Amino acid sequence: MDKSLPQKYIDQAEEFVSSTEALFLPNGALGLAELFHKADKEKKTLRVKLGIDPTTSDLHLGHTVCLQMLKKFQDLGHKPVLIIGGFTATVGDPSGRNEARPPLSIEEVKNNSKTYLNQISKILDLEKVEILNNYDWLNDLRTADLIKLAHLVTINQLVGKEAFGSRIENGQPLYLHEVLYPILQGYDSVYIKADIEVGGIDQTFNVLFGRHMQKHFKQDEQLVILLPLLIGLDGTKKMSKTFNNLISLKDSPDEVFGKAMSIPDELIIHYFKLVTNEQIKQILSYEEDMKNGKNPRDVKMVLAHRLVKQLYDENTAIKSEENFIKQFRKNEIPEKVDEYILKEPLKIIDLMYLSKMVSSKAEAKRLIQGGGVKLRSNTIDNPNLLITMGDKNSVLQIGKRKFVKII
RNA sequence: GGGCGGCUGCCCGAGUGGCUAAAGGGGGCGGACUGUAAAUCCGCUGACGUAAGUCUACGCUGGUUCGAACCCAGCGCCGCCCA
Repeated sequence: MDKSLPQKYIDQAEEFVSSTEALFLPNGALGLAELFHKADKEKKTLRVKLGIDPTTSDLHLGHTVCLQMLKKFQDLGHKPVLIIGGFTATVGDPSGRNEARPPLSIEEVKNNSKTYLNQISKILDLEKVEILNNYDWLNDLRTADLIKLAHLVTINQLVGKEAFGSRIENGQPLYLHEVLYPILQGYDSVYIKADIEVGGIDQTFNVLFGRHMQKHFKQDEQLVILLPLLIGLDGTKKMSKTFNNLISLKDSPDEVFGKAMSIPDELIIHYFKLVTNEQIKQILSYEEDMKNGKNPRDVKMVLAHRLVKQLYDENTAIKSEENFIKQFRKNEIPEKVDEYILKEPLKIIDLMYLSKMVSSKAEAKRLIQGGGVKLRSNTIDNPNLLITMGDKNSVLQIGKRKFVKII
């Protein structure tokens, strides 16, 4: 170990490593400590790169894992550099995929980028973030230059990648453009002179490749921080839209709180580490508490509270917590529920359908037959029950969490 | 270009002329129990209709048949083998 490295930097780096489950390459915490030391000595701020391909219109908690990491750096006074993959998204990142990702149009990218930044501002102070679009430099890359850069990768390396290798083995198509992707992403690191790049573990190859490219361009190689993928609400698969196991950044405070409460106990610490900026000391004490018999539910309440606070604010978090206790522990009807204006007497299944609580009348009927529908807290068993004007101001409940007030 | 095999509901997968809205599993939803946890148990899982029933659905198009997911032909996509 470098004896001249002050303990302060080591401690700082340790906090990063232990509180996030992240992988730091090369040299783990020590590598980061050295970088901190160097930055201080040279009085420069570290440029911390995160590339985002705006492939969907809304973000979920899984996307915030890397953002939280950037925030930690931002809080220390370093510079997050956000790269919107305006160009790369139109290529399609093949990482972690067993089939080619459909490329996006420029239009889609533009629209998505807007909503992304909006949502990212919930986590990061955008005033202190450098935001770039790789369209601006990649679009002008000349063919000759690209070919030259292609000298830096071998097909052998790429085939070593899990997804590529298995696709070749299974005879599934692997397109040339997918192979080019890492070059583009690596070139971004060169272009912005990144000191650090943050990415998901599924980005390992791409992110490490950035180091390779920087070396070629005689730059200092970026430190690489690889974060685990956030497990979704179901406790098994990674959080993603396709598995419908996510907390969206657009979810209402009550939804965020409720969904957080529904995660399996085993995920509590995982969530604390990945999507809150809680100190490691605190996290470990939660873990200890649970081992000593504390009801995991109560720790989960703290987590849920934290998440709402991060995405909204403290007062909103307090309110959500109260609402949650009322609704689920005391079985009260929430204060704010959707309303449906009753203009004429309707059969209950029609009402459920028209108020969009269910997607078909058949579904409404099934729910009633299954005993999942209540009117004024009484279970309904007749799908043809007529709701009349006299039922105004009553609340109709479906399952545990869907309510509509008839007005 | 040739030979063979596949394509079924959200996913996997059985079905090879009527008993098939299509077995079984997974997932999802609802209920019981709980802590909106896990485990367990029960029910539901195409749409419309009070119902009888009607419509839509087994890659696509057309045909045979009283009747087709199932048989025939053409097309498309995927796989395997040969050139």
